[in-house]
Amino acid sequence: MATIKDISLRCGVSVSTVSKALNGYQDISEATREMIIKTAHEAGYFPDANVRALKMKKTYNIGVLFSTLTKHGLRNEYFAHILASFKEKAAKRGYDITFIEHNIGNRKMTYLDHCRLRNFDGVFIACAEFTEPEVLELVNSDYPVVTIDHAFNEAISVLSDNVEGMRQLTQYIIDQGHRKIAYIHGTKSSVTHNRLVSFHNVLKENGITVPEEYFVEGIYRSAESSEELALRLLNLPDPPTCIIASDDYAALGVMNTARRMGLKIPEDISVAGYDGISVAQALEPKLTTIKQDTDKIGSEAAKQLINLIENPMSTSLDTIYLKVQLVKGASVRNLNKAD
Amino acid sequence: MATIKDISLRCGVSVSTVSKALNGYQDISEATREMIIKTAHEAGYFPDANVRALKMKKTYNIGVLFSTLTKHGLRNEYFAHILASFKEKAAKRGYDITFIEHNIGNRKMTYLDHCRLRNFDGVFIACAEFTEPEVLELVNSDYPVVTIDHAFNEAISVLSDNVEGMRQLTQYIIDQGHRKIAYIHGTKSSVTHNRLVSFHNVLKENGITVPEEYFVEGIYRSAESSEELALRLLNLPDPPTCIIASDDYAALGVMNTARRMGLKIPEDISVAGYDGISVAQALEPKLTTIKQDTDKIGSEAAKQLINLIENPMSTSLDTIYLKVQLVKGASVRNLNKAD
DNA sequence: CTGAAAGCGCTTACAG
DNA sequence: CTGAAAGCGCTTACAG
Repeated sequence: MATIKDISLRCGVSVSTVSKALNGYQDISEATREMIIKTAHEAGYFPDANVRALKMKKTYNIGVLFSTLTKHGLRNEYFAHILASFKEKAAKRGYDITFIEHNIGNRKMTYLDHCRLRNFDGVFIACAEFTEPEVLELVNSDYPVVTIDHAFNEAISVLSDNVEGMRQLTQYIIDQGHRKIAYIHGTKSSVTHNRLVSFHNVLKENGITVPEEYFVEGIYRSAESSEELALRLLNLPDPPTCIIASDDYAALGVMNTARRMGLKIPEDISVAGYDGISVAQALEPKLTTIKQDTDKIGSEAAKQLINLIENPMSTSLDTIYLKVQLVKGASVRNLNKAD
Repeated sequence: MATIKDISLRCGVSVSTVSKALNGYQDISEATREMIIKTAHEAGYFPDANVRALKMKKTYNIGVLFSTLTKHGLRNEYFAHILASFKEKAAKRGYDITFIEHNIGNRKMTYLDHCRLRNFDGVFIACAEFTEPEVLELVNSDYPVVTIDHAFNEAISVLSDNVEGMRQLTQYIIDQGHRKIAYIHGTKSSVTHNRLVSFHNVLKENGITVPEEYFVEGIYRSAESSEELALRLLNLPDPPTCIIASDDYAALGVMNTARRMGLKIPEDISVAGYDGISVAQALEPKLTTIKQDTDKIGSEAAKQLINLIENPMSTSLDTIYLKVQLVKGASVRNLNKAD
């Protein structure tokens, strides 16, 4: 690799002059600047950002925490899409992104250690176990932090409006004439909690009570888990007319069970999901679901984090709720129409 | 952030001693070492890898090219899974990964420029337009390079055995008694070419000829595109009994069209895909497809790249073919049985 | 066993 | 307009 010194020797000027010419300082003659830029280009020279960071105290590199838990991480469409849009926005603003790892090679280290190792300007916690001590350590550190799907006091949080999403979905299903609505919700988390509360509230507002057995806990993203739970629900003496699954993958499981039992969707049983993954819209019938705006979540997270990095004093640690969109699809039957 | 100097002051020793103690040199007394390690730990000190790289000529950072073309990049399950497994393997071997971008902020740069900027130890081209000059520039550079799904002379390539995969799939379909087999293949690329050739060969070996109209070019990963093409195929005077789609998403499109036409799968029309994405296995009927081993592709790519980085002289620039697996599913009807 | 010194590639206040 | 010098945080050959 060519260095600044190589260029200075080739041009017969000092390294200071090369540095200044390349960085657009004004006190360099036009002729010198041109020669230096030309030479640098020919030599394929590009200043080393890591070294530069040593003086500048800024790496222009963001650490992204993306732990690969079961059914999570990059293998999950929801998170992968968020990362894609985060990455694009960050690049536009001049930042690279590097994954934060737990242990790297033989060296044991915490997430925070890894951030110190790489000297990130900020941290994006995209996907993690929020109760883990290491995650908390990171959130409570000096690093600017933005999280997804979970609100902390010490960080900016970007998340879908789950209360509103669940409200829209539930109200839509009720409006279609359903009264016996079951909910296979995900494992406990603040997201799950908010959706459950919202579901409850909408039922209450509409004067609907559903039996306890209609609430069952499944596993996010697991079609197998929801297949089994759906079987139980559909075999109840008084089965629901509609099943809301924790997410679209889980909804697929519900559909499979229904079909295996000889039930048609939505004629015999209605199904709804959550997330709005692309493949659910390629299905027949199209899945009724709530689409989370992954593009917006990712780009908003990047925007907020970079603002926090560049203007810490004028960026408040808010929780930002993003709009969701009801996708009506065709998997929920309209019971009001006689057909 | 604490620096090595802070630790040396706190401990009353020189920075040299701190450095050596922390790096496990043997010529440091046990007592000194312990005190230094303890102090460093208390101060939350972690050496800056970027600075260290300045002396060591090694960043332990791998650049990953993942350009977001249509239906590609992180939003594509196939590539996202490969990246996930690459990332895990790299971390195990002690390497971080950072995305290579085209332009970063306002600065225009080539992929190669970006690599120089970050001083990567090596480059993983996971997903890119292989004919782009910038990609070629990178492949022909001094950097150790590993690619996926495309073979270069100047780099290591890791890819599924497409000839073998297409052979297994086609032969299976023929064994089920099909003779009228259509193929909606993807746009031209070496991968597409190899699959097409293999399809042809297997037909020939089995003494089967299919009409020209059975070969149509679609768009990888596009359900919309294949929906339209399937409609055309199924409306032919002599329609196929089985349609092979370029990939699983495309197969979904074929299924949708068939159902819309009132055809049952596989009773009235058989469908097969390629890739083995997770959601295709949650469908009913389960899709007949070729599963590409994304975990293996990612980890093998990481392994090869790191070997090339660490032992350039004993790692040859081979093309590595990985086994694929026929997933029989239930979307291809057995025409031999009268049922 | 410990430390002073040189150096990695860059930036920038300062002197000329 | 140009350059010598100091310094960013670290490593390591060398001297003691």
